[in-house]
Amino acid sequence: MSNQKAEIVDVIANLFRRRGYDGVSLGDISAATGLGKSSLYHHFPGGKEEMASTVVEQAACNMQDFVFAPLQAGDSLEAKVDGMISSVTRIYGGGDDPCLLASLLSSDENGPLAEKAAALIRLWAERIANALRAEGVERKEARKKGMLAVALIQGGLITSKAFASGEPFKEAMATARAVLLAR
Amino acid sequence: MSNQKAEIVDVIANLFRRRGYDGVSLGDISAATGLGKSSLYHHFPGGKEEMASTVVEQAACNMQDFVFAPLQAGDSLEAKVDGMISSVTRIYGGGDDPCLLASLLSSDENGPLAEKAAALIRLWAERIANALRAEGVERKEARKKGMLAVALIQGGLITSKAFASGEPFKEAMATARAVLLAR
DNA sequence: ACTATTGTACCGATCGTTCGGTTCACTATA
DNA sequence: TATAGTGAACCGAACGATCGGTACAATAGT
Repeated sequence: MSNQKAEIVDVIANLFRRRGYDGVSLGDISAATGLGKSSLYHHFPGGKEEMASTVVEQAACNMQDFVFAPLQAGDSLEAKVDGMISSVTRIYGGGDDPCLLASLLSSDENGPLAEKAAALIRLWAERIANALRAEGVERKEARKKGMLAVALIQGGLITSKAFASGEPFKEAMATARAVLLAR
Repeated sequence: MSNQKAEIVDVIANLFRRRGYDGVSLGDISAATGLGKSSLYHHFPGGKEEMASTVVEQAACNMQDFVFAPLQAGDSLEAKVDGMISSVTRIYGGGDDPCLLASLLSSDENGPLAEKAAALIRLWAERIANALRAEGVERKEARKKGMLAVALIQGGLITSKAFASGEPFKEAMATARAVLLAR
């Protein structure tokens, strides 16, 4: 994907994650990107749905580079967990920015977009579980903790939005850290 | 509110919490309730927005009756927490049903609906914190734990949707219980 | 000259909303 | 008791606006 197109996709991603799939119109996307409708259809022949699925694919790449990678690269479990939490905190603006995956997961209900987002969330939990298992955590417990950490991240984002403050998210991150590092 | 109208509101609530505000059309509401569009405007002169805000008001009443009440009624802190978790688990179908407040919170972005939903979520965390304080938990810690419990509930719902399984939600509830009851 | 990219104008469908009008139970008056 | 009137509840049809999407000529870059 070219840099220029990646920028366009990024702009569209910011729309979707703030307002959900149904809350964003082609007019919105046209205005935000500065491209006319026909230009958008040149880049995304599949229309709005292709725009959204491309956005999810880019999100998958970003997740791999900034969230999953630290989980494998750190020296200790503590370093891995802190690396992920640090990246996650940056990605979500300290709790101020909503999660694209969560937005699309609830917007599209049972469409293919929701399934793509769901798969990425499941992968996230699995990657965390793998990092724990690599440090000797038992299989089932690692799986549970992986799901729990993702739940704390997502729930932290929701409560932070409700409180219009990054505090709940930071608390949730601290708890996630404690859960993942507990022996 | 009459029983008949309460039933209508309940049907509309189930639409909104599954598909969000923008994902539900008046045609959907008309079909689901069996009322013509114009009849809907007889009951809700303010249109779609009044329908949604009425739905939130009903949700507030349900929260009071089924979630906040157990937090004040139980004999011990354990009984209070278990009472809330039991109600919450029932309300959300063991993790299968999405949360209306979370749906409207992300759908409407900065509209009045989102603020109503946000206020209710904040109230939820506050009610939990109050129950903890009544049992001697220090003020700031009670506040943190209240936010944390709500985050675990909301995050558990999201992960359960992603996994298409009630397991993550149940794990999140167990963790919330442990957090709230920890000395 | 050729291809990639864009703006303009437009399409049918659907959006939330409103209009005109019907039904029917209830009430006041003769 | 008979009748005229009232208002709540409901409906189908249609409104203007906007939706996602398309056709096509013009432009830009090579």
